[in-house]
Amino acid sequence: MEPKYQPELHEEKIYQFWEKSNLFEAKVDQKKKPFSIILPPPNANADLHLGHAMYVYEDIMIRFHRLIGDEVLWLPGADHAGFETQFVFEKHLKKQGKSRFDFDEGILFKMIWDFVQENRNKMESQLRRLGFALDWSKRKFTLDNDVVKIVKETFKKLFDQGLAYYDKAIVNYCVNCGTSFSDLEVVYQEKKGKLWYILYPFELMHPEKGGITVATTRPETMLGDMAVAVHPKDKRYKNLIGKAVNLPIVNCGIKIIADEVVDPKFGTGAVKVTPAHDPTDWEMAKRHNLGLRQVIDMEGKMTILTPQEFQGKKVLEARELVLQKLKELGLLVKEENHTHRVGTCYKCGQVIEPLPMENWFIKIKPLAKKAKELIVREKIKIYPKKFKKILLWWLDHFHDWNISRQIIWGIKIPAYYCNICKRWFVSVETPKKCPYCQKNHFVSVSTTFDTWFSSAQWPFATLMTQKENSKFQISNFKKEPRKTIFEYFYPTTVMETGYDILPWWVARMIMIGYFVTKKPPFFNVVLHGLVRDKKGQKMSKSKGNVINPMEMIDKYGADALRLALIYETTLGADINFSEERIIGMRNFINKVWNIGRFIYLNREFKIQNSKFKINNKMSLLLKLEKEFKEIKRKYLRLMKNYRFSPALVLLHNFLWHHLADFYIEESKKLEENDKINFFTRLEEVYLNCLLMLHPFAPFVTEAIWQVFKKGESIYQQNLISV
RNA sequence: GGCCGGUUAGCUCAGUUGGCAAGAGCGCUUCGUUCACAUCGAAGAGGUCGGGGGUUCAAAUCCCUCACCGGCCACCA
Repeated sequence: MEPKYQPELHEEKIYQFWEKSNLFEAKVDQKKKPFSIILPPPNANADLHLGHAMYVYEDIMIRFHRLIGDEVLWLPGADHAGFETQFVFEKHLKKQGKSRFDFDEGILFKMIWDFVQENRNKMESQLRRLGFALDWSKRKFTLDNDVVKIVKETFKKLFDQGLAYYDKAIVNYCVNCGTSFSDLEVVYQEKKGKLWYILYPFELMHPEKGGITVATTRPETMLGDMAVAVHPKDKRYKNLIGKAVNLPIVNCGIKIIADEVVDPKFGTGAVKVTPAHDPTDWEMAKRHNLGLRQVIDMEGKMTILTPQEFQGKKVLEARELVLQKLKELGLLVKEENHTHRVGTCYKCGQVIEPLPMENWFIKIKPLAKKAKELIVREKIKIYPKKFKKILLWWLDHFHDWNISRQIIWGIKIPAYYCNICKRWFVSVETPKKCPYCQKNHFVSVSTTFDTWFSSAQWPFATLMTQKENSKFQISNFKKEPRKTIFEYFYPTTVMETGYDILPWWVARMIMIGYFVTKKPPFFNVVLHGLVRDKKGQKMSKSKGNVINPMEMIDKYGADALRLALIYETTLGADINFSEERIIGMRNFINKVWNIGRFIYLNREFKIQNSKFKINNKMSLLLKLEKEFKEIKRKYLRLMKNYRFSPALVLLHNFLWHHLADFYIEESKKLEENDKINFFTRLEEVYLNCLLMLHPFAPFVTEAIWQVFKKGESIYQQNLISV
């Protein structure tokens, strides 16, 4: 053993050894308890970042459960990450002075495919460098044919039960990215703006005869107004309800209506109603049969339904023009400063334009109801528990889920519209005829699924699509039912991921997972926090505070990085990360190595002096025995409750400050016979500590174990039986 | 406006059934080390555990309240 632990000499070799020996390959074994985790599939469009290194939590669980004798499965995969990837790829194109419009769809798809394959391989080798005990024989990709088929089948099932529907509605549309989004992709930002008060007169030529004044932050949308609304109990306007006013510039009459959603305290208490460009107004228009006039198009420009001078103008230009016109007409009553929240695209930051559009939606209410039951009745447990409340809140507040994306990278929505029957049908395979009229006059849609629609199916889709042959290990008791990988490992034991994707992913997996399999997709949800920089700021390229996990591994080894992410942290809380933390853990790992080295050197000495009296009652030995027993008991309890950080602190403290600083120092003072005696037991205690540490620091513990046990792997050991 | 966190040593943070004399990492001071490890050891400085009130034999830990910081969410145009 070298005097210093040098991770670069061991890590790659060890991982190759694990992988070559198929140690991570899970099998069906009826005699054992299954323990399964599906790795949240990283996006196959970029390198791993520190957030991905947090999956070390999963590796700890997997290796720990392997250690206590469970049959473990940790299944890796990659996400095609639809819109995200297309966005990244377009940036690449832009650097080359090109855009997506320079290629036809098929070629573009193929280009992105190749780009993703390359990234995927890179990403997977990075997962290996982190030491993750993933079963590579079962790896899946969200665009694997068999997965795609399942995704489409799920959609068909939703459609058949009336839970997927096609509808024209106001959706969040980014005119820059050219696609619609679900509510979750909209980021609201505080912006300083103006609130304009506009008079809608009774008589166009005689504003002095009065009218009704409305307040708005978006005057340009008045061109699409269909009514003015007031609160039904508002005394100021009660006698005006039902009367008509003139819509300036457009020069037409619109009605004053009464609706509960109007807040009498805001502005003038009268609100302009623009059904085509505001979701609240859209709903109001439905209630009052108002109809709509779309004045903004998909490119963010004014449509031909506006007066000619506005047509083709961008929204902000149109706004200025409208204000100018109103001023000329003497109808702009006043303007005041106003801070309000504006919806922006989570990716490009552009203001989201609410537009009426036809999209596919998932009806959430019935799905959410079932999901809630699973959580409330603790069929699914959430760790840490504060997220239970948050998850339930979400399940109560989801709107219907817009799953259409107007992009090419993804799974095509397998929906077809029959021009004869005038209705939609869904077909998993490419259809030859309409199922209703048996003719072939139908068209398909060119939109793809929201990538989360496929991720929502990941736990069951990955397991259902496993090749079953030769993976069985039939138990000795032949009467046991023969089970498939899916039956054996589903529902999975744990879903571990960052709390930031709770509504995007976790909630949807529960809803869709239960819908398809009638079982929860997992029994436990464990949520980790975000990795921030030393000062608690978000890591970002622009701030230059990003720590690259691979660089850290090069410098200090994977074990040090892993421990630094766990040591003295709180599950579910963000962690402030720094290189210093890794250095501290690198030192600890070297300490562990050197304790081993010391024991190993003394072992030679022991063998040379093999004649010694047995003395098991030495006080130092008894003290050690007692303390170790206590440590092991605490460790097991903590690990079973997902309390990994305290378990690691416990081991750290015991190994360094008790075993090394106290017991080893004391042992040096012993007489020779006692010394030999003591070291015999000390070695056993130490090896047990290595086992307990192994889930956290797999490489160094394996390296030492192989020295002590002449090439045997620590991964296959059983903690209880040692 | 709703909800959820946080406030403990100079810095970053642990401290879950309330109880041994308040901890760790990094930093700092002094000393030591041919004999496993300087990626080391020994000793030490440094904290009114945000303020106030309450429950208790006992509270950093439970309850109430206030202050400050942070996060997530919401159709007030």
